[in-house]
Formats: sequence, C-alpha cells, structure tokens
Amino acid sequence: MGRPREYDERVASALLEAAEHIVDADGLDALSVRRVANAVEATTRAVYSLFGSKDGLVVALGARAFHLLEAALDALPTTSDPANDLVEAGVLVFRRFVLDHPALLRIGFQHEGMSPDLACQFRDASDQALARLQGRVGRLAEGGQLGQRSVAEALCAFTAVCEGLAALELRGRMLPGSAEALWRDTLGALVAGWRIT
Amino acid sequence: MGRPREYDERVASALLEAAEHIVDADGLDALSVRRVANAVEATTRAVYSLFGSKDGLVVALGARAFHLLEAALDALPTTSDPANDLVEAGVLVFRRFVLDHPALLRIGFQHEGMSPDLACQFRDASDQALARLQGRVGRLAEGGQLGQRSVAEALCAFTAVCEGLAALELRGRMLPGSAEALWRDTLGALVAGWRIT
DNA sequence: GGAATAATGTAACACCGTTACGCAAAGGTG
DNA sequence: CACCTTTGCGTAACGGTGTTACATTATTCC
Repeated sequence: MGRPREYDERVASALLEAAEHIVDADGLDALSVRRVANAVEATTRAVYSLFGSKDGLVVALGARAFHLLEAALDALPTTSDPANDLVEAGVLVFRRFVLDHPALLRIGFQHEGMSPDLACQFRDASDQALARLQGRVGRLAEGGQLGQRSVAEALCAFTAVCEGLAALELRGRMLPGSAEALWRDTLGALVAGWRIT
Repeated sequence: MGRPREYDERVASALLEAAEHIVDADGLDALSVRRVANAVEATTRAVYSLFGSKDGLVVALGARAFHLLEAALDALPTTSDPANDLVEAGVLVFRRFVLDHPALLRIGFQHEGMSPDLACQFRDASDQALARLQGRVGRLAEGGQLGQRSVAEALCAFTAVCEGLAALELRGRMLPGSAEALWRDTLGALVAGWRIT
C-alpha cells in the first residue's frame, strides 16, 4: 500500500558508486548529500530514503570496503607455502584494493570523519573479512611459524602493517617503481621475524 | 604604526591547544573556527589574523605533531644495541606521542580532511623529524643488520609499521593490556626479519 | 469514486568557512 | 592639541552544509 518506491537498490548502488568517486576525486569534505544526489540525477530525498542520513551512506561505503576485501580474499588461491600465501594476501589483495579504492580505505579503515559508534555499524563486515585473513594466519600457526604468538596477535600485527604501508603509499611516500617490492619485502621480513621468534 | 596587535603568539598557542582538545574530544568535524575562537574567549578574527584560515590552523597542528616527535626523539638516549634503540624509538616515542596526541596523528600523518597540497605545507617539519629516525636506522645499517636494503627503504617500512600499529590501537583494536607488548613484538620481528634478509 | 497510506519534492532551519565593511587605536605631522 | 594615515579588530552578510517539517503525489483498499 501507499506510493510505490522509486529509489530501489539500483539507485542505492549508483549513489554509493558516485559517493566513492567524489571522495576519490575531491576528498571526503567534498562529499555532500546534495552533490551525490545530483550526480545520479536524483534529489536529496533519495539519500535519506535509502540510507537515512549522510552518515548512513558513509557506513554503507565502509561496509562495501570489507565486502570487496572478503570477495578478493576468497578468490586468491593458496599454495603449499602458507608464509608466502599470507604475504601475497597483503600484496595482491589488500594493496590492490587500496590502490583501486583509496576512498574506502580512508572510510572503512581510518574512519575518517566518523565517530567511533558509527564505525561499529560495519564491524560485522569487518570481522567477516578478517576471518578470511585469520585462516591464512592459522595455517602459519599450524606450521609452527608463529613462535609463541597467538593467531590473534599475529593477525593484529599483519593488518596493522598492511594498513601502515597503504597509508604511506597513498600519500606518495614510496618510490613509485618499488612500492610493490617494498610491500613484499616488509611483509616478508615480518613473517620471517615471526619464524625465528 | 597602526593599531597594535592584540593577538600574539601566546593566543596562537592557546588556539592550537584548544583546537587539539576539540579534535580529541569530538573529532575533526567538530573543529570550527567559531568554536575554537570561543574556547579562548576570542573572536573568529583571532584565527584569521594568526593563521589566515581554518586550513592554516590545521597546518599548524600538523607541524606541531612533528616538532613534538622531533623533540621526543632527541630526548631518547641510545645504547650499544642499535636494533633495540630503533624499536624503543617506536614504542617509547611514537606510541607515547600517539596516545598523548591522537588528534595530531590524524592530522599530521593521516592527513584527515586535508588536500594533498595542504599536507605539503608541513613537509619540512615532517622531514626534520624523519631525519632523527633515519639516524637510528643508519646505525642499524652500519652494523650490517639491514641485509640488502637501503636506509631509505627500511626507514619507510619502519614508519609504515609504526603508523599502522598506531591506527589499530587508537581504534581500540588491540587488547588493552598487551598493546605495548604487541608494538615491541611486531617492531622486533620486523628488524629481526631484516637481519636474516 | 473516495479514503487511507506511504514515498517524494521542497523549503526552511541552524550551522559552517570566509570576507567586505565599519570602527578603534596607535604614530606622525602641523 | 587636532588631524591624517595606517593597521588590526568586530560584525554582519554570503553561499554552502546536513537535516527535517510540510505539502504533494501515487498507489491500494473499500
């Protein structure tokens, strides 16, 4: 009953895509409800009907970040070398994600312009993506390559290093040609350091 | 000649302190020219006379971050163990700085709510602080503990790991009691991994 | 054909950063 | 002392923001 919905999930994903594009191009400050609505030829009502508020749209962007990561991790095959598998998850999945979606790193990981309780709203998506990485760290633990560390501790450290490398590269603080090598070298040194305790 | 200045550098540092406090308490979005001016019983003119714009005030906060880091690095003594000296620079200087001044990490390092050209305005301060760290990495290189890596590459990796650990801890993603241990373990594993190439 | 219901478009509100304008307070000059 | 110049300060306005109350539209049920 009532007036039929005009703004469906197709409009929602169009708004998300437009929002990500705006943040990539002009920064998060340039993301306004009016602008993202105009970008898809809709009114601001579309945003408020689909996401409730500007914060709701930002939360959806954060969740999107982890859904993309989860899918990419599932698509990356594993080998008989768990140490290298973990490093490649960082280089081929996380680094590629960051380069393709810098705005989603700033929103989903750095929580830019977000209150802590807002970030909690996509924590489930974050935990699911982290579970994929945890699997790879667990295989390292099974091989006795984690020393006295727990899987949780190693996972925490690995994600921290990935995020730090991502932040540096996005700020242009790596030599352009050797960025991938620095990722591989740094993650490799970390897991090598784990092996010898 | 002309009317004497009423807003001197004492007001400037009071504004900076108030601004940092506002960002710590309510986030960067809550930082407005009117609010920071009211916090020190001044008008918005004070901010525009001393810093030119809100961006100018944010740039001054970013520079302050690196000045504090530089002073703290100079104050930390070195021992005969360059590997441990570097790890302690991360744990006792960078981690303490981040816990004491979370707003300055978000501004000076993560460049939150900032255009790239704005961030360039405190790059000199950043480079000077980085030079202190470079000295410690250089002592590691002299001891042959860097493998084939250059000092610049190792410095880049070290700062990335510190920044990633800081981001995780500020988001409350570390177990409260074992955060310092995780910093020390992760930075230690990194330099240990460097040693064995 | 109304009546009820739900979604949409619009206009207003309070806030923001910024700036043009008028005023205030000093020194130089007669 | 009176006047002018110069400089800094306070205020009010402008266009922008997120949000919401209200009127309008479009559907289904009776």
